[in-house]
Amino acid sequence: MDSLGNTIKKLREEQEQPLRTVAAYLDIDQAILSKIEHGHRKPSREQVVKLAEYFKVKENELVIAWLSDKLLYELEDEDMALKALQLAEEKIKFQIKQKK
Amino acid sequence: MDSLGNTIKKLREEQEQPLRTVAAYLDIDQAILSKIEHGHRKPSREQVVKLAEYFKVKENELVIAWLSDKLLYELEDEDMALKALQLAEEKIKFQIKQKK
DNA sequence: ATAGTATTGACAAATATTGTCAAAACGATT
DNA sequence: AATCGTTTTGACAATATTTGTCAATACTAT
Repeated sequence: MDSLGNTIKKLREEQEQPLRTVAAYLDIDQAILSKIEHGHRKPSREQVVKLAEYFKVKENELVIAWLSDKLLYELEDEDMALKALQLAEEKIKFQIKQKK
Repeated sequence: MDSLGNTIKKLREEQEQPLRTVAAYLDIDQAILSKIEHGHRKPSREQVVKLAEYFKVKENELVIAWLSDKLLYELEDEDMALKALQLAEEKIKFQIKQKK
């Protein structure tokens, strides 16, 4: 159960790339990438897409991980987090049903 | 399946209060409350708590509705929304398990 | 038509986000 | 233990977003 930052760090280490290189690919300072890996900064969607591209992993999987991380971030340490997620899920399902 | 704004509007109308009065209670301009009701602005947690207090409804229910709305807002129209929610749910459950 | 209420948009102030830079900390090698 | 490459951290500036006010406009009922 990894955070997105963790996943990115693992990928980078597996592929034996320094922060510098990957950060250059994303066109940001390595400091930010370091912070992203540690969860001190949130990457943008574009950055996540680029990372998937760079590491040659499925874009969708990384984007989903990114989205879910954003959600957790929003929920902070609310103890109603789980209920909120479940309600949101119902609402989304409802929306989808309406649309089609 | 009401949005939070809708819920608030209904409560306000049931209790026959003008925007002005409720907004004053929240200490904001009525314009904002109007926008909140229409989903053009997101209320703060504090405002939601005050609204629950004002309308005499369960604080938790309103806060959960507010949180779930925030989540939907984050997800915008991502078509991976549902998967992201489900992953977030797993992560939260995992977190809770770790904690206790 | 008027009065009370609601909605909207332009704007300013406050706050948060996103990045750069430079210094410090870490790790492996020699 | 000195050095080199890498990572982590914090202070800072630029930018973007959020949050509210205000005033004009629209709506509703009498």
